Amino acid sequence: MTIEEVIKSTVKMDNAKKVILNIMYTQNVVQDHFNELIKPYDLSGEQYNVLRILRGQKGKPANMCVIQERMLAKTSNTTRLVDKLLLKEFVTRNVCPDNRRKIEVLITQKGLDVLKELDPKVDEHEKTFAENLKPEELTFLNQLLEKYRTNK
Amino acid sequence: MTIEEVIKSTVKMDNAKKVILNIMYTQNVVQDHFNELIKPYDLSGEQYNVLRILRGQKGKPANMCVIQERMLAKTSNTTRLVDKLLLKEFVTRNVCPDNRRKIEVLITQKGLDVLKELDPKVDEHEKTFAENLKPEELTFLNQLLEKYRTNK
DNA sequence: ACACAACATTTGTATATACAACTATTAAAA
DNA sequence: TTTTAATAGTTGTATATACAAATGTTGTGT
Repeated sequence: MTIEEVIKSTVKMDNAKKVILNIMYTQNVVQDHFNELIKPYDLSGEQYNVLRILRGQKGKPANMCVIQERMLAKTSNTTRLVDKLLLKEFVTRNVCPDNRRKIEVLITQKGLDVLKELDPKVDEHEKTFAENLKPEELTFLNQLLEKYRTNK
Repeated sequence: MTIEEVIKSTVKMDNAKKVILNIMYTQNVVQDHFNELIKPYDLSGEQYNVLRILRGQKGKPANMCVIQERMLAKTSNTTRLVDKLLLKEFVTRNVCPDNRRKIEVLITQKGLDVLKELDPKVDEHEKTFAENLKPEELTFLNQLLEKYRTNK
């Protein structure tokens, strides 16, 4: 389905506009699909994202600002995101002894368990879309998106 | 900047994962840029989108469900979106005489004026990104994104 | 040591979004 | 004609997000 069909556009659009709409819409479709996947786990997309970042730390605690800078949506409110994860006991939160301005956030075993349970589903989610393209097309799509963002 | 650099990933990702992250992140970058653009006009991205749809109707009124299906984010609450536009006098809202379940939404001259003022800025916004790619790359990017969404 | 800037995080507030429940109207079935 | 179902839109509620202001801590300059 072309982007024009999706938004039932009456007028012809140039490629610059089409690309923007395609990116916005594709993100939407992917996100909706992902939200369905994690809904039973009582996690939002951003909460999952934070857990993933914490797991990537491999036991090393992460401060709020480290989490922030590794998230895709840089504007999210990390404090409240971590709050939610704390309530579900997926993370711990402690003041950093070396620098009391900082907070050390760590993923718990319970958090690791839920990620492990999600891993195959997330892989499948990623593959469902990726399967539509040949390996070299995937590579090229990555290159094009990265080039598209140049200097932004 | 590659997506791995953006999220400061420590582990190697496969292309399926990279593409998803690239799409999510690119959408984020584009959206942030767009939000900057419309901020002085006291419009949210979705509000702008609704106005664009209404202009596309060329004088024909649109019902709520027509607006809904033409929006990118299908889950938005159209009622409250139109409420906001009504407060700013960018649209009118009337019960449809033929079918009193339906609502007829029309863009006002004031709404058309604000869109007209925004048009060149939006064009520039789209071009800023599009310029990073050659025309044939833009076309290909569109094709890849559309193919990537197949059956979703 | 004191003032002041920089840093890290939190909180307040307004707005946006997601999703289900609800209301009103019209269409279809019995 | 009454009941039921389908359609169109609205409202309630909980959560999420955006952005600015506030808090507490550390570092720097005098």
